[in-house]
Amino acid sequence: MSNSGDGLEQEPDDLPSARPRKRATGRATIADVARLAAVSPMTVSRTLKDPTLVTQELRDRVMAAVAELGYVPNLAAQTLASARSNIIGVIVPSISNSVFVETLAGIRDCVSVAGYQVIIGETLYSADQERQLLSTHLGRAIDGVLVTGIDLHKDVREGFARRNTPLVHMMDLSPDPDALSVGFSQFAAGEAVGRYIVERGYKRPALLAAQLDPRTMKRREGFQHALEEAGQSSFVEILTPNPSSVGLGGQLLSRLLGAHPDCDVVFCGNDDIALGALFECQRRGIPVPGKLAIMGFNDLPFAQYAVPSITSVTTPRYEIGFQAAHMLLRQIDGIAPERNCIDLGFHLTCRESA
Amino acid sequence: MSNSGDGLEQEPDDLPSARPRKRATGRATIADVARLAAVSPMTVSRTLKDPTLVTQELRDRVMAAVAELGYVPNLAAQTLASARSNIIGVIVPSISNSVFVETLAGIRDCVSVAGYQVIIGETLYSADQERQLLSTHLGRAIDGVLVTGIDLHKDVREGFARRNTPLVHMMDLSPDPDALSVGFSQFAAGEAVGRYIVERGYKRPALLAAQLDPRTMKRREGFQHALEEAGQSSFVEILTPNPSSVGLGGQLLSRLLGAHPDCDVVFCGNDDIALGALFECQRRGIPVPGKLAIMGFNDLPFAQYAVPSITSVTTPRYEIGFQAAHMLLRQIDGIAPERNCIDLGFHLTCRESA
DNA sequence: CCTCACGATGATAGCGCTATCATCGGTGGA
DNA sequence: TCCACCGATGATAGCGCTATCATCGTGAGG
Repeated sequence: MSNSGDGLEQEPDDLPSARPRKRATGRATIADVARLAAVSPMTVSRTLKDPTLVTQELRDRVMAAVAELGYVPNLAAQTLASARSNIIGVIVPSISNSVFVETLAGIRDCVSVAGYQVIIGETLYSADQERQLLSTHLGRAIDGVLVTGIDLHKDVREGFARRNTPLVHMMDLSPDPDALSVGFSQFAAGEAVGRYIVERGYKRPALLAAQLDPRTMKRREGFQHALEEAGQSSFVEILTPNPSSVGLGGQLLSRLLGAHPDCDVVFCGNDDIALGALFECQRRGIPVPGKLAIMGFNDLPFAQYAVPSITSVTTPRYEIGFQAAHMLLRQIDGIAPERNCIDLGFHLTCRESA
Repeated sequence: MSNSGDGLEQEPDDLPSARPRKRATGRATIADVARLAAVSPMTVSRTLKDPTLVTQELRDRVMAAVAELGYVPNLAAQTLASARSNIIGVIVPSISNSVFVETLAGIRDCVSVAGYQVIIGETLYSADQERQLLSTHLGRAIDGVLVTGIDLHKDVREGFARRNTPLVHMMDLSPDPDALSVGFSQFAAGEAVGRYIVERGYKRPALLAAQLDPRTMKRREGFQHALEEAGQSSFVEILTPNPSSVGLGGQLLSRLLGAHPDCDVVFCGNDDIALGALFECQRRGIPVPGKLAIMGFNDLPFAQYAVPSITSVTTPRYEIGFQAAHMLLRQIDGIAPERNCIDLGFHLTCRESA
């Protein structure tokens, strides 16, 4: 027979004319382990999944064989056979936005102990992109999804529901009682800033915001609402859909000062904008907060170290990621959550800049 | 014939007592599409993979059926059957380090057009973690890996080579002629900073560095080498393995000033440290660069906006990601690269702080 | 002693897809 | 006219794993 040496199998020495094994990857399979340990493949599978199902003796033999062969389970095969991928998808607007970094850390810390892997998808703040990502995720047969924000097209949500793929929203609280969400009220956070500004006696507030995602806009609404409630109905605002950055913060502040040089406080949509605004003030010699107060949002790590330190709204980003992931995993395991909506709150951290 | 109904090959609705179909996911499969389009599953597969293999007529029927059923291919099955996962793994020390954000963007932009997905693994600067991640990746049958840094245990590299899984190193240039790498010389970059300091006539330089990964240490060596070459053999350094951050930059600077208040320039291992150092100087009223000059590394977006703007080494992070991914994809397709090592260089961007 | 429940293990049959080869009408050169 | 040849399509057989059921002692209960 001409087909010798094709399958590189040394042990199985009977049947010299063994079938040619059409396609083999060359890596050790569960069958190889089983053969070496002289047990059935099922016993190997059980040993690896739940050792208590197997007697000590067989377990030891299997583990030895696994070690000897350097066996690594083929996850695609596991997924196909068990209809569980042990992958969860995470949709964030942008990983370059430091805000999500801690959320991702929380997610990772929660799911990694449970043996799950994470696939991150970036929407770059585009709803279309988000749609497409979620569709790809369905192809991967992921076990669940964490989505930033609560503004998901209803049909997409229903698509997941129909397929029984759990989905948890992060960062904001969903008004839909059926939706699972972990976060804090973006509206209330904006409101808190507005109230603070009123309390402190600032008279001519301004709002600078970039990357106008739904959460930013909700904070804006809350901000507006608080001012109106205090009878201070008007405020200046400069908005741009561009992605936020320190540089952009400087530009926005310049535009603001050009149009309204008499502002006495700016609420910046996030800390990057706030830092950029602060730098611009320094460059122009404008005293902060003496002449112009600055407030940020999220309380990124640098906010407390800036000079002056930046007053900002501290958000539980790590905790949101962790709890959302936790809720998702429980949902995957079919455990209903106690509450569908977990509010982790926020608090305004008062520092030197306002 | 007693064996009817074996392959469930009729309309799904007759035979109320159809066999129970042991485990079904409920989602449309390629067989469903084939049935609806009245073609064989293979034709569906071909239509989706390479439409030119199929006549216009069948193609249309298949596409119509796909649309009607909302068919989404099961990637686990594809992976298992074809031994190709269309996933590449990326190993970075930490996604919270903004340095890697742009590299990831470059990678994503390169691979997404080719239909690949990315799985990100974080080593958190631990070699053990890195090892384990790479092993998991093998389990996923990924098609290739991008690894940050060139300091990979030889046996891990060989493991990949044995399995024919391409691997490309990023951010530094490998001395090993067989290894593929895209980046710049970390040593040379450190050297450039050292030379600049000498040229500018600074006399008492210091080095502040955190998170002492191999690349940081190579920059340090280059820095040292440049100073020695200029006969200025000694410099003060404060090193810590802690993860770098703006806050840490301030702390390190405080420690430096406590021990060596007469330093005239600090080279910070990265821009976060530099920014923290700058803030600390502002807090203490130390003129920068008048009394103390500050240099950073990487030229993160904020560096040019700080006041004073921060002199830093600009590194082609996006381009490194893009090119490394490109090289990896070609390698996956079996195309040998022209050069195994691509040096994308760096340049020192001189600003106000030094 | 025999049944029966039960825990440990094995045998069997897919999961949904694609590699591979077989089949089947044309085509064109000998 | 015949046949090697080719392009389009289908049939078959896995990829490596696990769900499910069968089997086989074993010890409790009758």
